[in-house]
Parts: sequence; structure tokens; C-alpha cells
Amino acid sequence: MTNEQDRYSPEAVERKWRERWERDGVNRLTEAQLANAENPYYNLMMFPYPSAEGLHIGNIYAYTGADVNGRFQRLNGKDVFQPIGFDAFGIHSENHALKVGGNPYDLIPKNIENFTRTLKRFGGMFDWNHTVDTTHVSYYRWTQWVFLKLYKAGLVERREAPVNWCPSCMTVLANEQVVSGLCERCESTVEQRQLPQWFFRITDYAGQLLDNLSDMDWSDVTKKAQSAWIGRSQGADVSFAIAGGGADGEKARIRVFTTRPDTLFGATYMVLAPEHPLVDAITTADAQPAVNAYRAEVAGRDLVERQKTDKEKTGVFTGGYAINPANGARIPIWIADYVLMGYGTGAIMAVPGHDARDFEFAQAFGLPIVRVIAAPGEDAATPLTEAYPGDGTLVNSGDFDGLTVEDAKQAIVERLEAEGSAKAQTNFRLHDWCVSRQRYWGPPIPIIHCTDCGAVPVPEDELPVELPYLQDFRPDDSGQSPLARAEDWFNASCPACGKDAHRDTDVTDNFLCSGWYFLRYPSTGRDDLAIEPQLTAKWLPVDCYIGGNEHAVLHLMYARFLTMALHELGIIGFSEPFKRFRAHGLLIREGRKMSKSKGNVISPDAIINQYGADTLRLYLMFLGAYEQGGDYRGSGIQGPFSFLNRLWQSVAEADDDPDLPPEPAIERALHRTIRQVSEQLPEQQFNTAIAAMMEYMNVVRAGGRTPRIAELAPLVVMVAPFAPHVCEELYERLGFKGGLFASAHWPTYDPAKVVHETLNIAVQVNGKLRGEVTVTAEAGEDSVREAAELDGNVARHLAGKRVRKVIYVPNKLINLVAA
RNA sequence: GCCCGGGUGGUGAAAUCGGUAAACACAGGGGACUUAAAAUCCCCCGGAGGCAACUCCCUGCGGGUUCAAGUCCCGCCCCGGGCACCA
Repeated sequence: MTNEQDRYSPEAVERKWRERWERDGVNRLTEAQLANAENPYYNLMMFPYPSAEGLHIGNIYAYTGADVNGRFQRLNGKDVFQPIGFDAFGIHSENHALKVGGNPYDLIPKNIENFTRTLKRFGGMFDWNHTVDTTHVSYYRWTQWVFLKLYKAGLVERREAPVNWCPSCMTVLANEQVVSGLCERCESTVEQRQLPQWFFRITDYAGQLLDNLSDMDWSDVTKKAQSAWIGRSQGADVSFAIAGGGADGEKARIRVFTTRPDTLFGATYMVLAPEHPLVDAITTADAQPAVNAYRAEVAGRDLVERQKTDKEKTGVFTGGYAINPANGARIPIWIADYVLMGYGTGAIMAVPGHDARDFEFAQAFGLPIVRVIAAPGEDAATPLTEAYPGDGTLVNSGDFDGLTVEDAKQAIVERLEAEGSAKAQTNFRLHDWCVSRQRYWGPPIPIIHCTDCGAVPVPEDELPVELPYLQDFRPDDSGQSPLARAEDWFNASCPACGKDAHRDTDVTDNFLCSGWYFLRYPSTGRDDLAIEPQLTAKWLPVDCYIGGNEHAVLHLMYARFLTMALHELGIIGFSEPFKRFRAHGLLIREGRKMSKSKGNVISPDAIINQYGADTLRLYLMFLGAYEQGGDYRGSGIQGPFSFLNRLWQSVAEADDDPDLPPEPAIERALHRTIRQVSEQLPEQQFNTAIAAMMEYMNVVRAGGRTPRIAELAPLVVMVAPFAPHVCEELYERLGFKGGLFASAHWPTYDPAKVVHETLNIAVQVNGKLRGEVTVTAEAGEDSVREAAELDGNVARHLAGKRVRKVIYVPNKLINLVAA
């Protein structure tokens, strides 16, 4: 039956089905289908950033996993909505355009075209009827609309703030975009600048963002990363009176945040951040020169230097004193750069006995160290050679002596609360989201500044505020966007009073574009509104979102925040956007990370040319655990390629009789395979599911036997999510009509047929494997033991011994413990 | 420094609740089919000893618990990622 023409030719098969799917609209949903779907399943993956380099194999890896899920759900009867789009605004594109001397307006469409070609070629089941391009006015007018909605809800504010300034990108960065003092994009050292900026008040939602995590079906690693980033700490605000503060001494109090109010009696000094506003008021005349010098020194020190944790503690005494509200002690007030203005209140009570940093500082400057917590076996007098941060009971703490740390926290706060000098407080590490960028390639902020009316939002019906095509869009060091130089655009009349005014020149952070795109996909057919309520209610929240964990604290948290905000505004009916999120691992190559600089990047196009998209997809899903990542080895692709060839040949050589039932032994193997694959695919355990199908193939083909159609058809359907083109072809060749993805159903298994008729039971003597016996499935412990003792080798190891104990693990193992 | 992953054959990797370590593949070796190649089919493939039956050793290192440990506990080492003076 095999002849030259029947050979598996990936190129021809894939072209045929790509064209057929396109022609028949197999993957596209019409507006009516979108509106009326009975079993909606929204399968989302992170839309790509269309760079000039083309789609990376890492993207294909991510998308294949998500596409396998979408195709699997579809074969299980779901109406799968699987859109894709392009996240094309942002500094990366802008910098690239500057480098090559073009304009992103001209370059981006070419990149998108190139990405689209590869996305179609790798076989993603994308609905190209519902796509977004964040740089198109049809999208970003609604990004501006989102901004205005939040603005009107009071979640946006403009404030002069010390912001992270990247001198190379010449723009402001969010905290999340500063990686150990360096710009996330270009790795320049980030500086601090005071600039007016637009902020989203994400911290209003810090508690909710954290609390919701606990019962969300997300990858654990992602939840942990978010929870660490939000960084809740529970404690108390305590205020310390300034000693001898003159007439207004009563008013001037220093507020500190502490997670250890139980150690208050051990607070022997205070430290303020050098930038703290009370420093000048506290500093005595004598100390002023030293304080000034220190503050100048810290201000001049770059951020990277200041953030190093291993350097020696520095600081100076202000000459001022505060009163410890617990015991009335006069304690000195210092300033030091290890206290940060950006966290808590910018001031701390220092408890050197029980905080490592304070201990180090106290030692360096000869400040008193008092023990207030005693661990078991210690008492008030036990000397401290290092800070003791652990648990224990209170000592040297007046009335509170003897309380446990936990009880004392509450008791001390209660006492001080009654006196008006403390209150319980929760602090978050999370900062507000700075969304303005002094750059060109982004959606302009829809605000007009008027000398009389101040900042006035552009009326919604005047959106979009179009981004003008600028010949010269280089950023400058002015702290203003290049848009400030576009006079025609810059000048506008005030929407409130009609007077001459000017537009806000900042554009929004790229993460705002990507923070709501999944809300837009179902509504892309609508030009008159951003988010169509009924479609949104039908399809959202997203059923499954798959993407890289590098976005755990950036994109995913912003998307959650925007969803919460829009929910509170009544625009959407849910407050968490993604029911399920799975982080895939990193694809590396031969043990090393792939990167352009190392020159070891794999081009998906080259692999597809050689082996076809189906083999590439199958290999990517086979080479390791999807959630762990994997190592791409060039030679390994041969395995999946052979597998598809064998599948092809099996179909070509199959017995023609479609009614011939499977051979019984093979049928059992088939049902076991169906069970395993059906259980593992929805859990993204792709590699072992593929191994199971390969194993089944070995059974079907054993000895070159002629397979039967009934043995192959379910396999073709199960392989289809991984290798959709060739499986469509084989499905057709097996005589089925209507197209696999349009009409086939996922195979089911019969529990009665997955059981083995006989079992191999391992036999151990004293825990060591000494033999194996084959018994019927119904055999009980006694008959297994009997059979085991008959085994020659087992009998030898038992000779002269008496069996004292038998451990029997049904269906697996029997261990004869003998002495 | 802290928090997450991870360390298993020549290689990529498997191994529910502690229950036959190395499934499935790649590479390598041998054979069948073929004029030939491709594709396909069969066999071998952790180390040491042995003609073989079989025995001993082996999941980063050192201890422990257990009839039984890749898996659990204690103490280390190494690699990858994240966070980093967060009060």
C-alpha cells in the first residue's frame, strides 16, 4: 500500500490544512457564534511584543502549550475562544526605531506582519477575527478611556514624587521596572528625580490583591512571587514625643512603624531617614554641620551604592532626643541611610537587642543594647552577642515581663492606644503604579492642562487623543516628552472653559496597554464601546491563561488591579480576571539560556522548514515538563519526527475494514492510554502524555503488524492537539468526514478495559528485590505469597530463615521480612 | 543574606500516598528490508564481577527514620530564578 507518493511530507500537509482552515473559518468565531456559544471557554495566552527580530522559539514554546490546551478543550466540546494580538507600544520599539533611523509608525506594521506569518505557520488555533494591536487607535482610544474611568474614580493622581529616572531611556520607571538599581530594559543605573507624575493608586487594593491569592487556581510560584511583592507586614504605628522640643514639642512627634511593638522597651535610640522632614527641627545647632554634611553625602551617593546591604552602617547623631512612650526614657535620635524614606514612615525605633541591623549600628556607634526578649533557658541578664530576633518571653519590660512575644504585641499596643501614642497598622511594600512616561511611542495621556481649571480630562466623546506622527521623536533630558515639541498637537483648548490650554505630553506605561487587552478581545467587533457587557459576561473571566512567570509581579498584578477597579466602577461583573493561570518554564538550549548576545537563538522558521510545525510542536511539548521548562537539543527532535512518520505509515498500512474491532490486548493498552492522556493534558503534563502515546504506538506497531482503523482513530485524535495538521490529514485518510477539529470528539475510555488481566508483582526479601511473580488480577495476599515463595531465587534467599513479617502492597509488591 | 525552583545513565528526561530507579526518547552499537538512500521493523545499551544463573554498587554529599527512601527528617555543597537595609 505504501508508495513514494504516500510518504509523509510535512510541508504539503501543513499548507493544505492551513489553507483549508483559513478557507472554512474553522478557528474563527463569527459575531453570532461569539454571542451564542453554549460552552464558552476563553483560552488566553500572553500576546507578543512584535520586535524586529521575529517570533522567538520561546514564544512558540509558550503558545504551543496554550494551543494544546485550547484544542484539547475544543475536542471536549467546548466553544473555545482563542485570540491573539500585538503589544506594540513602548520603549523597546521606540528605541529600536531610533537605532535604525525609522519611525515606529512605519516599522511596527512590518513586524506585525512578520509575526502574523509565523503565528499562522506554527498552527495556532487563533481567532483572527478578534485581534488587537495596542498601537492602533481602535485600541488605544479605549486604553485612554480606561485611564479616564480610573481618573474619574479617583484612582489616578498627579503628584510630584521622587521617581526612578533612567538616564539612558530618559524616562521614569515604575519600581517593578527597576532591577537592583538598574533599568529593567537597558540596565543603566537608575537615578532619583523629582518630577510631576501620574500614579494609579494600586495600593488601595493591596489587601485585596493579596487576600484573593489564597483561593486562586494559579501556579504556586506565581502566587508566591505576588505575595512577596505586595509584602504585607502587620504591626503598629507608634509615635515618639520629641524631648525638649520647646513650645511645640507636644505637636512634633516622630511616627514610626514597627512589626515588633513587643520590643518597645528595648528601643534605645531612633533613626530617621536623612531626607525625613523633621530632621532640621530636631537637629541641635552643634550637630547641624555634621548632619548637613551627612545628608549631602547620602544625596550624592548613587542608588546602587545605597542599596547594597553588606556595607558598613553609617549615620550621625542629630543632638535631639525622643521619649520612649513605654518607659519614658530619653533616647537619642540619629539619621542613617539604612532607613528609607520610601518605606513605612521613614523613621524607626531601633531595638538593637532584637534586630540585626540595629545591633550592627549600635555596636558601631556605642549605643546601648538592652535585652527585652528571653529565649527558653535565658533570662534578663543573659548577655547578647548578636541580635536575637526569635520568640520568647518578655524581660526588662515593666508590667509586661513574662508575656510571650505574641501576647505582648497585642498588650503593648493596647496600652499605648489608650494613651493615644500607638495604633495597630498594616503596611505594604507595594507602591503606587507610576504610569506616565516622558516618551513618544505610547498612548497620550488624555488630559488637558489649563491655567485656570488645572488638569481637565478630555471628554470621552473626544477620544482618541491621537499620537501624532513625529519626524523627530528623540527623548531629551528635560523630563518632558518629545510630544511637548509638537506645537500643533500640544496646543488645545480647555474642555471646561474653552481657553487656550495645552495637552499633557506624557504617554502611558506599556503595562497599561497590556493590563486590559483580554477584556477587549471579545468586544473587538464594537467600535462604539470598549467592553461589551453581554459578551464580557459570557466569556470572562478567562478560563485559562498560560504565560511566563517573568510577568508574575508586573503584567499579572496590573491586570488584576485594573480588573478590580473596573469591577468597582460597575463596568465588569467580576473582580479577578483569570480563573486559572499556569506559568510555563523557561526553554533553554543545550544547558544555556538562549540569547541574541550568545548567538544561540533557534529560529522557529528554520526548524519548521526542515521538520514541519507539527514535529516542532510535538518536540517542544516532549522535551521536558512544561511547567519546569526544558532543554532544546537539536538531535532530540528526531524522536517526535519518527513518531509522526510511524503514525503516518500506520494509517497508510491500516486494514481497510473500518468495522474491525481492536485486538483485545491492544484495546486494553488503548484505553489505558486514553485515560492517561485525558488526565494529563488538562494539567499541562504534556511530556508524559506524549510518552504514553509513543508507548501505545510501539504496541500497535509491534513486529510490523497491520494496525486496525479502530486502533488508530482515537490515537490520531489524541495526537491532534500537538500535531494538528498531520492529524487532520490522517483523520481524513481514515475515512472520517467533516474535519477533525470541526467534528471529532475526544475519545473516552472504559474503566473495565483499563485493568490488566495479569499483574507482575515484585518480590522482596528483607527489602531487596529478589524476583517477580505474575498473578491474576484477583489474586490476594495469600496466593501472591505462595507464588513468591515458589520462585527459585526467592526460595534461595529465604533458605534457613523464618518469615516474620509480610508487607503486601496490592498490585505492586510483596516484601518478605525474614530472619 | 532571605524566598522559590532544581541536582537521577553518554544526553533530554520519567517515577500519584514512601513500594520493582531510569518509563518515553536522543545519541551509539548490531541486525532485517532495499540496487541504494530515506522511512520502517527487530535486538543491545548505568557501573563492577560472572560463561551464565545471579551478586554487589548507583538518584549532589554526610547522617537519620522505616520492612522499604530519588521521595520523609536533620546538617551541608552546587546550579538556576526572584527579592534585597521593608523596620
